[in-house]
Amino acid sequence: MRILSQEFYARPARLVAPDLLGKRLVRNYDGQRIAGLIVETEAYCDPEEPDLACHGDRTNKGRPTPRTKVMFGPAGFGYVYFTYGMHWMFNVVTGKTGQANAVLIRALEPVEGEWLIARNRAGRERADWTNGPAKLAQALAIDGTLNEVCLFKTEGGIWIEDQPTISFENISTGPRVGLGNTPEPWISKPWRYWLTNNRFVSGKNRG
DNA sequence: ATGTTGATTGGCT
DNA sequence: GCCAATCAACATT
Repeated sequence: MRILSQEFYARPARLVAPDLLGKRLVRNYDGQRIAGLIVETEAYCDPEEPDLACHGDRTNKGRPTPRTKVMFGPAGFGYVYFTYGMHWMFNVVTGKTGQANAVLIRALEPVEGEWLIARNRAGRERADWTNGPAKLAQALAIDGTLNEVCLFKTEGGIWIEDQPTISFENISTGPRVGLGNTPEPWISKPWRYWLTNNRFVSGKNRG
């Protein structure tokens, strides 16, 4: 078992996002492990070109705000934010310090601590436990207390473990989800990555 | 100080 | 397919 290092994260989001597919997101939940294999991600803010869909670019003229400041910090930390009045989103900060680079974790395939996930997602079918960004946050008991958590050590209670690399042939790409008001060209950028035909990818996008 | 929006989900039609 | 839920951050005044 090897925990992904800070160096792994300290690359552009568009490289880290596909590389995270297949990796194991682990949560220490009262001493018990809850874990899932990452099956869907989205990249926000390529350092090579601005990304108007990225929280770091779309507010405050691209300068940090209390919510987004962690995105501008060093790679390998969690960016957790609250939206729609009820949902938490879990991102990993990537890229260079000073750049608002991050990858949204959108879906997991449950592999450890499934009885705990079942409890956190009470009443839902296994297929609906972690097939969406807010769903996996609830499944792993992720909330705002994990904002700015260090992901390359275990002390913060959440980290990502290395797994065999996924061949590019098994990775699909497409536009990101839920961008609403974001202008072109960003709304159409194919910066979402998922494991082709995986049952736990969000929505209907599995092809 | 007030208004708008949102990197979603789940329930209903 | 459509829409309400629910509120913090952000934009505007």
